Amino acid sequence: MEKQKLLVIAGPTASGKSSLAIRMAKRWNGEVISADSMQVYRRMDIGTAKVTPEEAEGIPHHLIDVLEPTEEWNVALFQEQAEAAIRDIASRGRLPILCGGTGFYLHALLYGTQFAEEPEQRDIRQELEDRMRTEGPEKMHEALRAVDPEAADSIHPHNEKRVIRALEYYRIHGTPISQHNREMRQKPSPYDLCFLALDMDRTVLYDRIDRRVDLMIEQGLVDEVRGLVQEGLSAGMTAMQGLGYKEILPYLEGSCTLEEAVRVLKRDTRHFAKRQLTWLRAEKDVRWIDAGHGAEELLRQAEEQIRQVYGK
RNA sequence: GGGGGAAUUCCCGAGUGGCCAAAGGGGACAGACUGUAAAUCUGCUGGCAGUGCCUUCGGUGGUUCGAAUCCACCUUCCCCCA
Repeated sequence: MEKQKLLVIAGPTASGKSSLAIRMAKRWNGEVISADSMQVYRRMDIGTAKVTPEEAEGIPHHLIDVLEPTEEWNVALFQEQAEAAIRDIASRGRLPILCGGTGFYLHALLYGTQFAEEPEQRDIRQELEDRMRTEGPEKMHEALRAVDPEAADSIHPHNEKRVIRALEYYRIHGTPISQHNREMRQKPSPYDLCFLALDMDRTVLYDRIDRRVDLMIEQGLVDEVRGLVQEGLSAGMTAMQGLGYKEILPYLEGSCTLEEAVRVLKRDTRHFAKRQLTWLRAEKDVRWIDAGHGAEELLRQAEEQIRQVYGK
């Protein structure tokens, strides 16, 4: 059976992915699936730079606004729902276009990383987090080494989240996560991929980020965050870890000025963009496109790449 | 006009005779990443080179075996008294 065609548009934040995806969808009869860990949340519109209905120009977008900000979300859920969306779009004879900047999500979907059934085991996670607090990171890292030396070697002792996850994985499955990871790595994609990634001169990108943040403030980001706080959302919740939310929160609490919050938001967003690029650079099938020369040139390059991959 | 203080590597800022290419933070750059991922974490940041050498702490001279650190003068900035 022929592999399912899948057009992927990745790249750092503010590089112009969303509008390119929409143009591609119109051009190639497609629908967009968002690969973004924050746009899934409703009422988080400005800070996550969601496309507005006007901008979407009638192109359906999947996996946006599917959750309340209080709900849990993770890669496995994303993968499951994105796969369903791909089947759905394909069944209607249209081209699925995956668009987003969450490298981890992108990879899991594109290469079919298998996430074993994992029933809710809140108590294990809780216990591990407690131990992390009482016994300290070194002790926990040693504990990991005892059951999974390979994971211990690759996870820095300071990286508490990943140490906990590796330990949790072992507790749930009885096998080392490192072994599972090794098996998952280098799997070929089950899709007929055209994996495009946008990049541009770093200073130009950073400038675009700064302008986008200023625009978010103008559009009412502060009120958006205030509204979420009034709903009962607080720092520490997954949704509140999103850029734009975690930086505005301190301002609303009165612990910094708006100017300072904006400065930090811009900085954090630049750091994020860099991490996105780092992730993408490690992806083998990426076809880079220089997005620094305007929308028309970007479109032209993207079409050229698509023709190269899929033919006419 | 008089008195006092300060100038440090991209930035802020420690350093007051050798252990200083110079703490720490920021930024920049690079990287990792498999169920919180817009999260979490790591490395690196004068140049050249194998434990070495070279250039650097406002400038110029000096003291000293040895100076970012002491002295003199100069330049700039800040504060106080006029």
